[in-house]
Amino acid sequence: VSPSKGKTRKATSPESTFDRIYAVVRRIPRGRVATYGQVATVAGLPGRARQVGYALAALRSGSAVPWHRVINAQGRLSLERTAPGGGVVQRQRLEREGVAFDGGRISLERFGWKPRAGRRRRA
DNA sequence: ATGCTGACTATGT
DNA sequence: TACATAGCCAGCA
Repeated sequence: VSPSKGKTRKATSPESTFDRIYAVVRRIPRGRVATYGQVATVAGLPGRARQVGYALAALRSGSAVPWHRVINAQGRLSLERTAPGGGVVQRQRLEREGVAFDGGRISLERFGWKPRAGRRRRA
């Protein structure tokens, strides 16, 4: 929604890497969580989990991206490591959606997001 | 253009 | 379990 913003991106990609990541994170359903690596893979950026973290770090409050649904591969909140207290907010948001913390950890088996690649309609 | 830094992950010690 | 290492990309001075 910023029509007058110069686009110095690659002509090959209509959107920046970060935008692709945000698009995927936005698809994570409520009450579910995804790991950085998973988001990267779904976004078509396999092996770039780190970039996902950087993309989320670049987010600003008010964004429509459910960043709190992205956790690390250990089922923990990476945000807590960098932003003291920030992890508390993330945890509360998740618990409010029904995501349970077991020993400070989230069970990816139970709450992990299982995206469907081609999602066929009714078999 | 170069160098630093930063919400990751898998692997090895 | 904890620490170190390598791979990855974007934004800023």
